[in-house]
Amino acid sequence: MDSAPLHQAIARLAAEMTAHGKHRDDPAREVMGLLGDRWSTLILLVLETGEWRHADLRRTLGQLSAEQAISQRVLTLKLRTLERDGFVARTITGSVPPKVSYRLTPLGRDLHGQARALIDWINTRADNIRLARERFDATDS
Amino acid sequence: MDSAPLHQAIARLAAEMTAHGKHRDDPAREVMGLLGDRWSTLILLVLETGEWRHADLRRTLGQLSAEQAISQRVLTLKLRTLERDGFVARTITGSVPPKVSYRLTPLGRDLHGQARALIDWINTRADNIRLARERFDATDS
DNA sequence: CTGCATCCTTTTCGATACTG
DNA sequence: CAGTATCGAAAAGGATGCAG
Repeated sequence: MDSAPLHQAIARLAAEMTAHGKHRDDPAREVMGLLGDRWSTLILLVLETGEWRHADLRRTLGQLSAEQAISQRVLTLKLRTLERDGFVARTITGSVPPKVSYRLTPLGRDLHGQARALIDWINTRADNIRLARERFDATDS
Repeated sequence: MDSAPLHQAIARLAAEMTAHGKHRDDPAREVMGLLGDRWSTLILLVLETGEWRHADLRRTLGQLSAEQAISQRVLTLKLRTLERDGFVARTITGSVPPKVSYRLTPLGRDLHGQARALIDWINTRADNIRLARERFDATDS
């Protein structure tokens, strides 16, 4: 009884999925995972303002974050991932001491704009969401 | 030398941040984290097609995923989170055996549409991203 | 200054068994 | 069938020390 519309829905979804993703190295899944982590969107926000060196970027992220600062290790990891996907460009100009600058690529600026649209949508619904949470937490405790 | 434009950028960013988020229970960060996890966007995609029971939803997610199926435990957790934020509605109609149905709320449908836009943007750039990765992985190996 | 290696903690997820 | 509890594996993140 339930299986007829159910199978139809599955078939439709399966077709839609196999159209792009579903197979190994799915950029959509991975980039969404990146944007969903603790720091990447904030990194994009800061890099949007220009070129930054590792240490300055780290300090600024710490000031912008409500929680504790990003560790040096994780900042390097996140920047590497963003660079690998083509969202961030890294340039080395000195060597002792090293001077390394990070900036957004055009693709990175575009990504930031797209992500921003979603984040802004969420922010304008933030009160809705908070209210829903209070209702949920109060209902069956 | 660097600090003048640097401070200016920081001030601008700090103002922008404290305008909404930055403080505890930031829905934007949390919802982005949700969308970035392994299953939530896929759950939204399936629920977009109508009303689903827990077991059917679980089976379908397994078929749509390239990797292994979602565990029962995690599906319950994800659905609870989505319900708590007001994106998913849960209705119980039976009790022995229980019959529980999940569907999107209007807010949930809207969220799915917004997230979809970002995912589609990424998908249309998937080849760009893959190419950037190959270049990066080849360069200094 | 930047990056890496190492170690440790926290979080997330999967497997299994059990209850109503 | 839906949900929970418990356990263990894996991943993400943080702290520290060291090298170029």
